Order: sequence, then structure tokens, then C-alpha cells
Amino acid sequence: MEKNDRYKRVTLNEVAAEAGVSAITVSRTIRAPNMVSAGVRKKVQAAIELLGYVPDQAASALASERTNVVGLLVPSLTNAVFSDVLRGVYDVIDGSGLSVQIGNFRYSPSKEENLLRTFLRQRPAGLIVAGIDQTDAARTLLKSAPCPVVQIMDVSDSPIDLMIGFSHYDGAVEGTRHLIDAGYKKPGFLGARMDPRSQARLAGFTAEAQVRGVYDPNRVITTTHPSSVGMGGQLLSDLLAQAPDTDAVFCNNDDLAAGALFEAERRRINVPKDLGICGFNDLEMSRHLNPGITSVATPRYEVGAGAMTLLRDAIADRAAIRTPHIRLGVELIKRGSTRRG
Amino acid sequence: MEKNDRYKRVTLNEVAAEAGVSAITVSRTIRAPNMVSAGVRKKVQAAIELLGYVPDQAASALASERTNVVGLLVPSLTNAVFSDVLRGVYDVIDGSGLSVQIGNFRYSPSKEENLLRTFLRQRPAGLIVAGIDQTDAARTLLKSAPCPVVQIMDVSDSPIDLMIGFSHYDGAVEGTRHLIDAGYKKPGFLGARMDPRSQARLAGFTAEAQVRGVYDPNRVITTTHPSSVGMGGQLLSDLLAQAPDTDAVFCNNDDLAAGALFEAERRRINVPKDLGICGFNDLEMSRHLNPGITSVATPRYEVGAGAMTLLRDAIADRAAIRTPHIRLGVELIKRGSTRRG
DNA sequence: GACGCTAATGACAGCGCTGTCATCTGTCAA
DNA sequence: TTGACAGATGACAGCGCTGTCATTAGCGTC
Repeated sequence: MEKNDRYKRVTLNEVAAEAGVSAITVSRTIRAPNMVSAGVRKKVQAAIELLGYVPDQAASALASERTNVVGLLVPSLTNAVFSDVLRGVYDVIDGSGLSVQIGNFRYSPSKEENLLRTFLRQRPAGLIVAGIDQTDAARTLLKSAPCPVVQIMDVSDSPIDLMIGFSHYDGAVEGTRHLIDAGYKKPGFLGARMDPRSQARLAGFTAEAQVRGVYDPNRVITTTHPSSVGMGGQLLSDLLAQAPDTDAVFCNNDDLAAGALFEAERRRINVPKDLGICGFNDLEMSRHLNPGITSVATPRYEVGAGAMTLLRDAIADRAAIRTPHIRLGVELIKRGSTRRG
Repeated sequence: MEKNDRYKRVTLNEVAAEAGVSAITVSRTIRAPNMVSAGVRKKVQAAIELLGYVPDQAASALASERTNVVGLLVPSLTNAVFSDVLRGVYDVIDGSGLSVQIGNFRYSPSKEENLLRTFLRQRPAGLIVAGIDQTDAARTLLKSAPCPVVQIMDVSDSPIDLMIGFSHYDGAVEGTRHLIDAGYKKPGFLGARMDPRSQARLAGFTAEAQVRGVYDPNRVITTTHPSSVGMGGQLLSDLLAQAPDTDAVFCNNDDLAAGALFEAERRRINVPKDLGICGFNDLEMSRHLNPGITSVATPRYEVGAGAMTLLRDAIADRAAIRTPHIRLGVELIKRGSTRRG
């Protein structure tokens, strides 16, 4: 018993009694302080402090039909990308009274739909979903969700509600253009996982390579397996087996790029002289490799923090949101791996 | 209104009416099916299916004084280590009806204590906390927590409740022994962040180096800054400035080890001939570097999955747990970075 | 055939909070 | 001085579920 007594709740009524007001006034002091006069507010706050009152979220959720839980739907937990986004989300949520619940849909649209249904029934305060490529059913669910929804990591012309991301297509175009401008004539593409954002990068690569007249489908190597450093090496091997005269690779992400660099090292291929390498995301490691890997830097932390900021503000007052759709820029970071000497 | 109607709950009472039983029987069918006769169970399940009933977690939490939320307290979200643990946790939790709430205490014991208090007031179903080095106050809180608690990532003789982890000390001893056995005479230590688990690794290094008569405090370089590839390079530079004849480094983790390797490359120091490098954790990348980095492989995914399994089982029936304290092994993976030719 | 026992089911209150509406107070214009 | 009104506060019911106890049915025992 003693064990449980420790967690005996201090209730709103006890605070109210201590402060000499009614329970509802205490409730208002917490949720809408400006509806309460300054004097009463002070008394109530003192009582809350004195008794160490903490609201019961379950009771609040039941009575108000809304929780303080934000659902975060991501396709993968493995990814370094994910942990940067998560860090941004948590930095903003800190002290806001909201909490996050993560759903991992493992790149499966049907699983995403199911998770969505589960989340929505718990009446979340808001929802953050990765990507813009939800199924029609998922879009319908989200469109009529009784809470703000933020799509992240990508941009599109038909947002469901709020949105913050960047263009994978544009990033790939920029990286590819840089390779060609640096003098590489036969660029290839290495891609793993090939989720919709990877597809967008491939599309960007293809478009730019075609415009510049250097596109060759033989130089595009992709796999649906997950991305990894090891996979980067393997994909480069496959590419060189198929098109030995390839002189540059645009990689779907920096893990692949690093793997490609290491594989080139093993094959005594000179990077950047005989092989240019451009990555995507600009992970911390890329700057420190020898040579450093040129990469398209993506604002992952900013996406997480921005999404949570949008959501927090929208929960407070949806109408007050000035820029519901935010397109962040990407930046090409040029390093040794494409510095042809 | 239409928007909200979509999320109008189907309640227990509606299911009960549909099935021709009382609400409490429906509740029991869900929570303790064997208290209900087979015939009734079937009817109720059909009604649940038909109406698409999903229990209201808030109402359940309020009435039962327990949630289905598991608190996960970690010191950092940045870390690759964290995401492996998280993946393990999520793989096990999937479909268990439990959900996770993450608290990031940023290596601050006081913040950990606060988070703990916050979590405990929400009556979690269970708690997973990283490390064994909680403050006395935190230990007291956890000891009297009204739910199972799992300490993860480390092992100790005085567990609070459940525990699953591995010995950082032993891992460091093994790595250091390997360096010395490989013929390195002047091993140093590189460490960043220096949280308690890093300290344990340093202690292991120091003990083994002393036993073998090769310990030199001048070769121990640490910083409280976070770990990163860049930091690895910097720490190696600092070490070589201070003790130029160092012929091997045991690194606190693989990020530092990779950074040290890249720095050695830039300085044209031959690894492994003139400098041996041993890392810790065995991240995916380490196998693919040139040379591959020798590292102490740690079962991070297994810790996460094992912790969640322990917790799930303990929530079901604490008394049925056979092995409440699990010590996982670490494995030294020998690669080129210490293969002295 | 009456009794006691277990298994199955139900009635009821109440968890702690918030939405809604009612009440009260003080202020200001007419 | 009166009435209208806004601002501040309170009373009350009820959100959907579960803990507790009561009740009923079915069965074996002497």
C-alpha cells in the first residue's frame, strides 16, 4: 500500500480546497489563465505548487475528448535521417506539455494506413507523417482528421494540411549538374531502398543527365534492399561490371556514397580523378573521409523542429498559422570527391 | 460536425447491446477472455468486429489507474546506439497493445529525475531506463515505482528491478588485451562524452594496460564534448601531440575510431603497421573501411528487444519472470586496423 | 431433495477532469 | 438610481471504462 500511496494523486479538488476556490477555476487557471483574475490565479498557483499537483492526462483526455499526444509516423527507425528529425521534434516539444508517440510503418503503405487508424482513434493532438505519397485511403483519413496534420521531408502541390520539407528532385538535379559541370561525362546513379523520395532523386538525376545529353540507363543501378555502407560498395561493383567506363556516381544517400568510396579505394580507383562521387544528406562522416564526399546537405533537424513548431502553433490556433507550407532549401557541399584536378 | 462524427466512438455499451450482454462482459472478453464462456465470447467478438470497436485508452486508464504506455528514458537521441535499441524495442512492442513514450534526459541526472517523476505520475505500464547510474533520488523513485522497471545497456550487482545489458568494462579489457597481444607497446585511449559507460570503458582500458605494464596516463585523451567522427580525428591529433610515440588507440566508440583512422590517413600514418586502432560498438560502417576497424561488437538491438520482452512479460505476470537480470556478451571483431603485418 | 460450491454474468459507482450553462459582482450609460 | 452588460466564478453532469460486490445458474454430494 505504501508503494501506491506514493503515487496517490493530488486532485483538482484538493487544490481547489487548498486555494479556496472551485475545481473548475483551478482547471481554468491551468488551461486558460487569462479567464481567471490575477488574485485568484496567484492563490491557485501557490496551492498547485504547495501540493505538487500534476494533472491526470487520462481524465483530461476522457473529459475533453482530446489527448496531448502527437503521433509521428515514420517509415524507418534505422536511418540516421530519422534520428535527426526526431531530435528536432524533441527539442521543440520539450516543455510544451505535448508528448510524441512514434509509429514505424516500415515502408508499407498498408501498415501506414493501419497505424493511422489506430492513432486517429486515440484522438491525437496532432499528427506528423513522413512523405507526401500516402494512399488515397490514408489521404482521406488525414484530410478529415480532427487535428492538424504535418507532412514532412518532402514538398508537393497538394498538401493535406501543413507541410515542411525540401525537394529531393531539385537536390538531385543540383548534385548531378555539379558532377557534369566538374567534367564528368558518364555519370551513373546508385540507389537503395527506392522509396518515393529515392525515386524523386532518381528522377532528378535522370532529368538533368538527359538535358545534358549524358544519360545512359545502363548506368542506373538500384535495389529495393535497405541502404547501407556495404550496399554502396556492392552497387558500385555492379555498376562497374555493367558499365566499366562510368566516371562518376550520384548516390542516393551518404551511406551508399561512403561505401562506393571505400570500394573505389579497394579497387585502386582514384577518387576524384577517375571517379567522382556525390552523396545525398551530408551526414557528419562525409566531411571527414579522404577525400571528403561532396553531398547535398538536407535540413533534417530543421524539418523535425519546424514540423513540431507548426504543429504546436496549429494546436494552439490553427487560424494563426501564416506559412502552413514550408519549403526548405538544400545545399550542395562541394568536397574532394568531385574536385577533379 | 461531419468531420467529428467520423471519429464518434463505438462504446462498450453499444457493443454490449449488439451482442446482447452487459458492458462489463464485453470488457472482460477483451481483457480476460477465459473468464467468459466460449459462446458469449464468440458473440461479443462478432459484435466487436461488426461495429469496429476500439477501446478508449483514456477511459480505461482513468478507471483502472494504469496506462498502456511504456516510458523509455535515454540520454541521447543522436546516437546510432540509440536507434538500434529503439528498433529492438519497437520490433517487440508491435502488436502488444503497449506504446512507447521517449524521454531524452540529455545526460543530465537532474533532468532524468524530473522526467521520471513526470512519467511516474502518468502511471506507466513499465519503464525502461538507460544505465545503472541513477541518482539516489531516482533510484528511490524507481524502487517504489508501481510498475516493472528495466535498466538497460549496462550490468551491475544491484539492479533496481529488471536488467539487461553488457559489461562495458569487460569489452574494453578485451579490446585492450587484443591490442597488446597484437604487439602494440604504447596504447592510448580516446574518449568523448565520458558518460558513465564511457568511464567504465576507460576503467577497463586502464586496468588491462596496467596489468600488462603499458599504462601511461599521458596517452589517455578524453573530452566531455559529444562523440563524432570529427572528434575522433581531433583527439588523435591531441594524443599524438602529447605522446608522439603512441602506437595504438583504443577508442570509446566507432565514430571516434573512424575519425582516428581518417586522421591517420591524412598524416600518412600506416594503419595497422604504425598505429593500431580498436573501436567499440561495431557499427555497420566499420567493416567496410580500409582497413576494416577492429571493434568490440555490442548487442544493441538485442538489448532493446530483450528489455521490451522482459517488460511485456513482467507486465503480464511479474512472478513468472525466470531471468530478471540478463548479461549479454560482447564480441571482439578483429579486422585490418589491428592486423600487424 | 436440500445444501453448498464454483463459474458466469450483471448492477452500480466512480476514476479526475472539462463542457455547458447558471449565477454573481462590479461598472457604466442613460 | 436603474438596467444592461461583461467578466469572474461556480454547480453539475457525464466522458467510457473498470473494480467491487451481488446475483444467478449449474452441478455434485450426502
